Amino acid sequence: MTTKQRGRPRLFDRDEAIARAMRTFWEHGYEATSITLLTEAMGIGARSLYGAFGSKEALFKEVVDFYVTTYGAYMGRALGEEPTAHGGIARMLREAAGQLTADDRPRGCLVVFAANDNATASAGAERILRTHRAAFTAAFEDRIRAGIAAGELSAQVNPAPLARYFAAVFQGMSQQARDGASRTQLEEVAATAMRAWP
Amino acid sequence: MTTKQRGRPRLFDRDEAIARAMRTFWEHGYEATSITLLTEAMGIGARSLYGAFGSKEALFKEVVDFYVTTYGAYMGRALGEEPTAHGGIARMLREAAGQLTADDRPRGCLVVFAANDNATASAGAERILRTHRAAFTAAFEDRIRAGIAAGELSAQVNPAPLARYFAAVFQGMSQQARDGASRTQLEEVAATAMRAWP
DNA sequence: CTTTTTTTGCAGTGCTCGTTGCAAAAGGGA
DNA sequence: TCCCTTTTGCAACGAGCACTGCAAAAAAAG
Repeated sequence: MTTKQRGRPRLFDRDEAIARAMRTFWEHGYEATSITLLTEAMGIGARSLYGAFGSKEALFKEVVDFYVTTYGAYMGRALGEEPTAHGGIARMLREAAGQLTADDRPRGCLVVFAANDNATASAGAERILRTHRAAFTAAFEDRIRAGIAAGELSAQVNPAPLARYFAAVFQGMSQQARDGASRTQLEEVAATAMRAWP
Repeated sequence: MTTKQRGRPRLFDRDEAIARAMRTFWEHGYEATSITLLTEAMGIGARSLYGAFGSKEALFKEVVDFYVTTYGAYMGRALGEEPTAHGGIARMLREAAGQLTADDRPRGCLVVFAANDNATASAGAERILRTHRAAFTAAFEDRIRAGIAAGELSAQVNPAPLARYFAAVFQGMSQQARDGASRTQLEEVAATAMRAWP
Protein backbone atom coordinates (compact mmCIF):
# COMPACT_ATOMS: atom_id res chain seq x y z
CA MET A 1 0.00 0.00 0.00
CA THR A 2 2.86 2.40 0.71
CA THR A 3 3.65 3.73 -2.76
CA LYS A 4 7.19 4.85 -3.41
CA GLN A 5 7.73 8.62 -3.40
CA ARG A 6 7.60 10.18 -6.83
CA GLY A 7 9.94 13.15 -7.27
CA ARG A 8 13.57 13.71 -6.43
CA PRO A 9 14.54 11.89 -3.23
CA ARG A 10 15.99 13.98 -0.43
CA LEU A 11 19.71 13.75 0.13
CA PHE A 12 19.62 13.53 3.93
CA ASP A 13 18.18 11.19 6.54
CA ARG A 14 15.16 12.84 8.12
CA ASP A 15 15.49 11.13 11.51
CA GLU A 16 19.20 11.85 11.68
CA ALA A 17 18.43 15.50 10.92
CA ILE A 18 15.91 15.60 13.78
CA ALA A 19 18.47 14.09 16.16
CA ARG A 20 21.00 16.76 15.22
CA ALA A 21 18.46 19.53 15.53
CA MET A 22 17.59 18.20 18.97
CA ARG A 23 21.16 18.60 20.17
CA THR A 24 21.16 22.21 19.00
CA PHE A 25 17.86 23.14 20.66
CA TRP A 26 18.97 21.24 23.76
CA GLU A 27 22.15 23.27 24.00
CA HIS A 28 20.81 26.74 23.30
CA GLY A 29 17.07 26.71 23.89
CA TYR A 30 14.40 27.57 21.36
CA GLU A 31 14.91 31.28 20.75
CA ALA A 32 18.70 31.26 20.76
CA THR A 33 18.77 28.49 18.17
CA SER A 34 18.77 30.21 14.76
CA ILE A 35 17.98 28.62 11.43
CA THR A 36 21.63 29.12 10.48
CA LEU A 37 22.74 27.20 13.58
CA LEU A 38 20.27 24.45 12.73
CA THR A 39 21.24 24.08 9.07
CA GLU A 40 24.92 23.89 10.04
CA ALA A 41 24.27 21.22 12.65
CA MET A 42 21.92 19.27 10.39
CA GLY A 43 24.19 19.55 7.36
CA ILE A 44 21.42 20.76 5.04
CA GLY A 45 20.34 24.01 3.40
CA ALA A 46 17.65 26.26 4.79
CA ARG A 47 15.38 25.47 1.86
CA SER A 48 15.58 21.75 2.58
CA LEU A 49 14.78 22.35 6.23
CA TYR A 50 11.62 24.23 5.33
CA GLY A 51 10.73 21.69 2.69
CA ALA A 52 10.98 18.81 5.14
CA PHE A 53 9.68 20.35 8.36
CA GLY A 54 7.66 23.44 7.44
CA SER A 55 8.87 25.93 10.03
CA LYS A 56 11.18 26.33 13.00
CA GLU A 57 8.34 25.71 15.41
CA ALA A 58 7.13 22.61 13.57
CA LEU A 59 10.66 21.22 13.59
CA PHE A 60 10.86 21.95 17.31
CA LYS A 61 7.66 20.02 17.93
CA GLU A 62 9.10 16.98 16.14
CA VAL A 63 12.32 17.40 18.09
CA VAL A 64 10.52 17.44 21.43
CA ASP A 65 8.46 14.39 20.51
CA PHE A 66 11.67 12.59 19.57
CA TYR A 67 13.32 13.70 22.81
CA VAL A 68 10.62 12.45 25.15
CA THR A 69 10.54 9.02 23.50
CA THR A 70 14.34 8.60 23.65
CA TYR A 71 16.28 10.61 26.22
CA GLY A 72 13.17 11.20 28.30
CA ALA A 73 11.97 7.60 28.24
CA TYR A 74 13.75 6.61 31.45
CA MET A 75 11.05 8.44 33.38
CA GLY A 76 8.18 6.28 32.25
CA ARG A 77 10.34 3.18 32.58
CA ALA A 78 11.22 3.95 36.19
CA LEU A 79 7.61 4.63 37.12
CA GLY A 80 6.29 1.58 35.29
CA GLU A 81 8.84 -1.08 36.11
CA GLU A 82 9.16 -0.60 39.85
CA PRO A 83 6.61 -2.49 41.94
CA THR A 84 5.87 0.41 44.28
CA ALA A 85 5.17 4.11 43.80
CA HIS A 86 7.94 4.94 46.25
CA GLY A 87 10.38 2.75 44.35
CA GLY A 88 9.34 4.17 41.01
CA ILE A 89 9.68 7.81 41.95
CA ALA A 90 12.91 7.19 43.87
CA ARG A 91 14.41 5.44 40.85
CA MET A 92 13.18 8.14 38.51
CA LEU A 93 14.90 10.87 40.54
CA ARG A 94 18.06 8.79 41.04
CA GLU A 95 18.36 8.07 37.33
CA ALA A 96 17.57 11.69 36.50
CA ALA A 97 20.70 12.71 38.42
CA GLY A 98 22.75 10.69 35.92
CA GLN A 99 20.73 11.57 32.84
CA LEU A 100 20.80 15.32 33.51
CA THR A 101 24.59 15.38 33.91
CA ALA A 102 25.78 12.85 31.30
CA ASP A 103 28.91 13.87 29.40
CA ASP A 104 27.67 12.83 25.97
CA ARG A 105 24.88 15.37 25.78
CA PRO A 106 23.81 18.85 26.86
CA ARG A 107 23.02 19.20 30.55
CA GLY A 108 19.57 19.43 32.01
CA CYS A 109 16.18 18.49 30.60
CA LEU A 110 15.13 19.94 27.24
CA VAL A 111 11.48 20.03 28.33
CA VAL A 112 12.26 21.98 31.48
CA PHE A 113 14.42 24.77 30.16
CA ALA A 114 14.19 25.30 26.38
CA ALA A 115 11.64 28.13 26.44
CA ASN A 116 10.46 30.37 29.25
CA ASP A 117 8.64 33.23 27.62
CA ASN A 118 5.04 33.03 26.55
CA ALA A 119 4.62 36.59 25.33
CA THR A 120 7.00 36.68 22.38
CA ALA A 121 7.84 34.66 19.28
CA SER A 122 8.59 31.55 21.30
CA ALA A 123 5.04 31.37 22.65
CA GLY A 124 4.30 28.26 20.57
CA ALA A 125 7.42 26.47 21.73
CA GLU A 126 6.67 27.38 25.32
CA ARG A 127 3.16 25.97 25.00
CA ILE A 128 4.54 22.69 23.65
CA LEU A 129 6.94 22.31 26.58
CA ARG A 130 4.36 23.33 29.14
CA THR A 131 2.13 20.52 27.94
CA HIS A 132 4.94 18.02 28.43
CA ARG A 133 5.67 19.37 31.90
CA ALA A 134 2.03 18.90 32.79
CA ALA A 135 2.28 15.38 31.35
CA PHE A 136 5.12 14.17 33.53
CA THR A 137 3.53 15.74 36.58
CA ALA A 138 0.34 13.84 35.73
CA ALA A 139 2.40 10.63 35.36
CA PHE A 140 3.73 11.09 38.89
CA GLU A 141 0.22 11.66 40.16
CA ASP A 142 -1.08 8.53 38.43
CA ARG A 143 1.68 6.44 39.94
CA ILE A 144 0.95 7.78 43.42
CA ARG A 145 -2.76 7.17 42.94
CA ALA A 146 -2.01 3.58 41.95
CA GLY A 147 0.10 3.23 45.09
CA ILE A 148 -2.85 4.35 47.18
CA ALA A 149 -5.17 1.94 45.40
CA ALA A 150 -2.68 -0.88 46.05
CA GLY A 151 -2.60 -0.07 49.75
CA GLU A 152 1.02 1.06 49.63
CA LEU A 153 0.03 4.55 50.72
CA SER A 154 -2.67 5.76 53.11
CA ALA A 155 -5.90 6.88 51.53
CA GLN A 156 -5.35 10.15 53.42
CA VAL A 157 -2.50 11.05 51.07
CA ASN A 158 -3.37 13.71 48.50
CA PRO A 159 -1.79 12.63 45.20
CA ALA A 160 -1.74 15.93 43.28
CA PRO A 161 0.32 18.02 45.75
CA LEU A 162 2.78 15.18 46.25
CA ALA A 163 3.19 14.84 42.47
CA ARG A 164 3.71 18.58 42.14
CA TYR A 165 6.35 18.43 44.84
CA PHE A 166 8.37 15.78 42.99
CA ALA A 167 7.93 17.65 39.73
CA ALA A 168 9.37 20.75 41.42
CA VAL A 169 12.34 18.76 42.70
CA PHE A 170 12.98 17.38 39.23
CA GLN A 171 12.77 20.81 37.62
CA GLY A 172 15.14 22.20 40.22
CA MET A 173 17.57 19.35 39.59
CA SER A 174 17.44 20.13 35.88
CA GLN A 175 18.43 23.75 36.37
CA GLN A 176 21.16 22.82 38.83
CA ALA A 177 22.53 20.43 36.22
CA ARG A 178 22.64 23.35 33.78
CA ASP A 179 24.41 25.38 36.46
CA GLY A 180 27.12 22.75 36.69
CA ALA A 181 26.00 20.46 39.54
CA SER A 182 27.60 17.00 39.49
CA ARG A 183 25.81 13.69 39.28
CA THR A 184 26.67 12.94 42.91
CA GLN A 185 25.30 16.28 44.06
CA LEU A 186 22.02 15.67 42.26
CA GLU A 187 21.80 12.14 43.67
CA GLU A 188 22.06 13.68 47.13
CA VAL A 189 19.23 16.07 46.25
CA ALA A 190 17.14 13.14 45.02
CA ALA A 191 17.80 11.10 48.16
CA THR A 192 16.94 14.06 50.39
CA ALA A 193 13.74 14.68 48.45
CA MET A 194 12.56 11.12 49.08
CA ARG A 195 12.64 11.71 52.84
CA ALA A 196 9.46 13.73 52.39
CA TRP A 197 7.61 10.57 51.32
CA PRO A 198 4.51 10.11 53.48
CA MET B 1 31.04 67.48 48.96
CA THR B 2 28.55 66.20 46.43
CA THR B 3 28.82 68.88 43.77
CA LYS B 4 25.78 69.47 41.63
CA GLN B 5 25.94 67.93 38.14
CA ARG B 6 27.03 70.29 35.44
CA GLY B 7 25.29 69.78 32.13
CA ARG B 8 21.71 69.32 31.09
CA PRO B 9 19.79 67.35 33.72
CA ARG B 10 18.12 64.17 32.54
CA LEU B 11 14.39 64.30 32.10
CA PHE B 12 13.61 60.96 33.75
CA ASP B 13 14.08 59.41 37.17
CA ARG B 14 16.88 56.88 36.98
CA ASP B 15 15.54 54.59 39.73
CA GLU B 16 12.03 54.67 38.31
CA ALA B 17 13.50 53.73 34.92
CA ILE B 18 15.30 50.75 36.49
CA ALA B 19 12.10 49.63 38.16
CA ARG B 20 10.25 49.72 34.84
CA ALA B 21 13.08 47.93 33.04
CA MET B 22 12.93 45.26 35.75
CA ARG B 23 9.29 44.54 35.03
CA THR B 24 10.08 44.08 31.35
CA PHE B 25 13.02 41.74 31.92
CA TRP B 26 10.98 39.90 34.55
CA GLU B 27 8.17 39.31 32.09
CA HIS B 28 10.14 38.30 29.01
CA GLY B 29 13.61 37.24 30.11
CA TYR B 30 16.87 38.78 28.99
CA GLU B 31 17.08 37.85 25.31
CA ALA B 32 13.43 38.37 24.46
CA THR B 33 13.51 41.88 25.94
CA SER B 34 14.52 44.22 23.10
CA ILE B 35 15.79 47.76 23.44
CA THR B 36 12.57 48.93 21.81
CA LEU B 37 10.52 47.09 24.45
CA LEU B 38 12.67 48.63 27.16
CA THR B 39 12.51 52.22 25.88
CA GLU B 40 8.74 51.97 25.57
CA ALA B 41 8.39 50.64 29.11
CA MET B 42 10.85 53.15 30.54
CA GLY B 43 9.37 56.08 28.61
CA ILE B 44 12.74 57.26 27.29
CA GLY B 45 14.64 57.21 24.00
CA ALA B 46 17.25 54.64 23.12
CA ARG B 47 19.99 57.27 23.25
CA SER B 48 19.06 58.19 26.80
CA LEU B 49 19.11 54.55 27.82
CA TYR B 50 22.64 54.11 26.53
CA GLY B 51 23.72 57.42 28.01
CA ALA B 52 22.49 56.47 31.45
CA PHE B 53 23.25 52.73 31.57
CA GLY B 54 25.86 51.97 28.92
CA SER B 55 24.48 48.78 27.42
CA LYS B 56 21.66 46.30 27.64
CA GLU B 57 23.75 43.98 29.78
CA ALA B 58 24.88 46.76 32.13
CA LEU B 59 21.26 47.82 32.58
CA PHE B 60 20.33 44.21 33.29
CA LYS B 61 22.98 44.01 35.98
CA GLU B 62 21.55 47.09 37.69
CA VAL B 63 18.08 45.63 37.32
CA VAL B 64 19.07 42.36 38.99
CA ASP B 65 20.80 44.16 41.84
CA PHE B 66 17.65 46.22 42.35
CA TYR B 67 15.50 43.09 42.22
CA VAL B 68 17.41 41.15 44.85
CA THR B 69 17.35 44.04 47.29
CA THR B 70 13.60 44.63 46.90
CA TYR B 71 11.45 41.77 45.64
CA GLY B 72 14.06 39.20 46.61
CA ALA B 73 14.71 40.59 50.08
CA TYR B 74 12.13 38.40 51.79
CA MET B 75 14.58 35.51 51.51
CA GLY B 76 17.28 37.02 53.66
CA ARG B 77 14.67 38.34 56.08
CA ALA B 78 13.12 34.91 56.58
CA LEU B 79 16.49 33.27 57.13
CA GLY B 80 17.74 36.01 59.45
CA GLU B 81 14.70 36.77 61.58
CA GLU B 82 13.62 33.26 62.52
CA PRO B 83 15.34 31.80 65.59
CA THR B 84 15.95 28.38 64.04
CA ALA B 85 17.29 27.15 60.69
CA HIS B 86 14.18 25.02 60.26
CA GLY B 87 11.94 27.97 60.97
CA GLY B 88 13.91 30.23 58.65
CA ILE B 89 13.88 27.92 55.67
CA ALA B 90 10.26 26.93 56.22
CA ARG B 91 9.24 30.58 56.32
CA MET B 92 11.34 31.35 53.25
CA LEU B 93 9.61 28.67 51.20
CA ARG B 94 6.17 29.53 52.53
CA GLU B 95 6.60 33.20 51.72
CA ALA B 96 8.08 32.31 48.33
CA ALA B 97 4.78 30.63 47.43
CA GLY B 98 3.08 33.99 47.84
CA GLN B 99 5.84 36.11 46.31
CA LEU B 100 6.15 33.95 43.20
CA THR B 101 2.43 34.11 42.44
CA ALA B 102 1.51 37.66 43.46
CA ASP B 103 -0.94 39.41 41.10
CA ASP B 104 0.88 42.74 40.98
CA ARG B 105 3.99 41.41 39.25
CA PRO B 106 5.28 38.84 36.78
CA ARG B 107 5.25 35.29 38.06
CA GLY B 108 8.29 33.36 39.22
CA CYS B 109 11.73 34.55 40.28
CA LEU B 110 13.71 36.79 37.92
CA VAL B 111 16.98 35.26 39.09
CA VAL B 112 15.81 31.73 38.38
CA PHE B 113 14.44 32.07 34.88
CA ALA B 114 15.59 35.17 33.00
CA ALA B 115 18.45 33.57 31.05
CA ASN B 116 19.25 29.93 30.36
CA ASP B 117 21.82 29.93 27.62
CA ASN B 118 25.49 30.46 28.23
CA ALA B 119 26.70 30.02 24.66
CA THR B 120 25.07 32.97 22.91
CA ALA B 121 24.67 36.70 23.34
CA SER B 122 23.05 36.30 26.74
CA ALA B 123 26.14 34.65 28.23
CA GLY B 124 26.87 37.69 30.37
CA ALA B 125 23.34 37.87 31.71
CA GLU B 126 23.38 34.17 32.44
CA ARG B 127 26.62 34.54 34.39
CA ILE B 128 25.09 37.32 36.48
CA LEU B 129 22.09 35.21 37.40
CA ARG B 130 24.14 32.10 38.05
CA THR B 131 26.16 34.05 40.61
CA HIS B 132 22.97 35.06 42.41
CA ARG B 133 21.69 31.49 42.37
CA ALA B 134 24.93 30.36 43.96
CA ALA B 135 24.50 33.17 46.49
CA PHE B 136 21.09 32.12 47.75
CA THR B 137 22.17 28.50 47.91
CA ALA B 138 25.15 29.61 50.00
CA ALA B 139 22.80 31.57 52.25
CA PHE B 140 20.77 28.42 52.90
CA GLU B 141 23.96 26.53 53.67
CA ASP B 142 25.13 29.21 56.09
CA ARG B 143 21.82 29.12 57.93
CA ILE B 144 21.96 25.33 58.21
CA ARG B 145 25.55 25.50 59.42
CA ALA B 146 24.52 28.00 62.08
CA GLY B 147 21.74 25.63 63.13
CA ILE B 148 24.27 22.87 63.59
CA ALA B 149 26.56 25.14 65.59
CA ALA B 150 23.61 26.09 67.80
CA GLY B 151 22.80 22.45 68.48
CA GLU B 152 19.50 22.62 66.60
CA LEU B 153 20.74 20.01 64.10
CA SER B 154 22.98 16.99 64.56
CA ALA B 155 26.62 17.45 63.67
CA GLN B 156 26.14 14.48 61.33
CA VAL B 157 24.05 16.62 58.98
CA ASN B 158 25.86 17.67 55.82
CA PRO B 159 24.91 21.33 55.16
CA ALA B 160 25.78 21.64 51.47
CA PRO B 161 23.55 18.86 50.06
CA LEU B 162 20.66 19.97 52.26
CA ALA B 163 21.05 23.54 51.02
CA ARG B 164 21.16 22.36 47.42
CA TYR B 165 17.99 20.41 48.00
CA PHE B 166 16.08 23.45 49.23
CA ALA B 167 17.51 25.51 46.39
CA ALA B 168 16.19 22.92 43.93
CA VAL B 169 12.76 23.03 45.53
CA PHE B 170 12.72 26.82 45.31
CA GLN B 171 13.79 26.79 41.67
CA GLY B 172 11.13 24.20 40.88
CA MET B 173 8.51 26.33 42.64
CA SER B 174 9.56 29.31 40.54
CA GLN B 175 9.04 27.50 37.27
CA GLN B 176 5.72 26.08 38.43
CA ALA B 177 4.64 29.61 39.26
CA ARG B 178 5.51 30.60 35.68
CA ASP B 179 3.50 27.62 34.48
CA GLY B 180 0.45 28.89 36.32
CA ALA B 181 0.55 27.14 39.73
CA SER B 182 -1.48 28.86 42.45
CA ARG B 183 -0.18 30.18 45.73
CA THR B 184 -1.94 27.38 47.59
CA GLN B 185 -0.41 24.73 45.38
CA LEU B 186 3.07 26.13 45.96
CA GLU B 187 2.44 26.31 49.71
CA GLU B 188 1.67 22.61 49.59
CA VAL B 189 4.93 21.99 47.75
CA ALA B 190 6.79 24.02 50.38
CA ALA B 191 5.16 22.15 53.26
CA THR B 192 5.91 18.79 51.66
CA ALA B 193 9.54 19.81 51.08
CA MET B 194 10.00 20.55 54.77
CA ARG B 195 9.17 16.96 55.67
CA ALA B 196 12.65 16.05 54.40
CA TRP B 197 14.17 18.07 57.22
CA PRO B 198 16.63 15.88 59.15
C1' DC C 1 26.33 87.28 28.93
C1' DT C 2 29.58 83.17 27.33
C1' DT C 3 31.49 78.79 28.06
C1' DT C 4 31.22 74.10 29.33
C1' DT C 5 29.02 69.86 30.04
C1' DT C 6 25.53 66.66 29.58
C1' DT C 7 21.10 64.90 27.61
C1' DT C 8 18.02 64.60 23.98
C1' DG C 9 15.76 63.22 19.38
C1' DC C 10 16.64 61.66 14.87
C1' DA C 11 18.33 58.98 11.60
C1' DG C 12 21.01 55.38 10.41
C1' DT C 13 24.96 51.77 11.21
C1' DG C 14 25.86 46.72 9.88
C1' DC C 15 24.02 42.50 11.20
C1' DT C 16 21.02 38.64 11.91
C1' DC C 17 16.41 36.90 12.17
C1' DG C 18 12.76 33.43 10.03
C1' DT C 19 11.15 32.67 5.69
C1' DT C 20 10.47 32.34 0.55
C1' DG C 21 10.61 32.65 -5.04
C1' DC C 22 12.84 30.76 -8.62
C1' DA C 23 14.86 27.73 -11.64
C1' DA C 24 18.08 23.98 -12.14
C1' DA C 25 18.64 19.17 -10.75
C1' DA C 26 17.21 14.52 -10.08
C1' DG C 27 14.59 10.76 -9.60
C1' DG C 28 10.09 7.66 -10.91
C1' DG C 29 6.09 6.57 -14.22
C1' DA C 30 4.37 6.04 -18.86
C1' DT D 1 12.04 9.11 -24.72
C1' DC D 2 9.09 12.84 -22.34
C1' DC D 3 6.34 14.19 -18.45
C1' DC D 4 5.53 14.86 -13.47
C1' DT D 5 6.86 15.56 -8.93
C1' DT D 6 9.91 16.78 -5.41
C1' DT D 7 14.39 18.57 -3.60
C1' DT D 8 18.14 21.47 -4.03
C1' DG D 9 21.18 25.79 -4.06
C1' DC D 10 21.10 30.63 -4.54
C1' DA D 11 19.82 34.94 -3.52
C1' DA D 12 16.96 37.75 -1.53
C1' DC D 13 12.81 39.51 1.37
C1' DG D 14 11.22 42.87 5.02
C1' DA D 15 11.74 43.22 9.77
C1' DG D 16 13.99 43.61 13.91
C1' DC D 17 18.28 43.47 16.56
C1' DA D 18 21.87 46.22 19.71
C1' DC D 19 24.01 50.24 19.21
C1' DT D 20 25.88 55.04 17.67
C1' DG D 21 27.18 59.89 15.23
C1' DC D 22 25.55 64.21 15.12
C1' DA D 23 23.86 68.47 16.28
C1' DA D 24 20.27 70.95 18.73
C1' DA D 25 18.75 71.78 23.46
C1' DA D 26 19.22 72.77 28.22
C1' DA D 27 21.20 73.82 32.42
C1' DA D 28 25.25 74.99 35.67
C1' DA D 29 29.79 77.56 36.05
C1' DG D 30 32.57 81.42 34.89
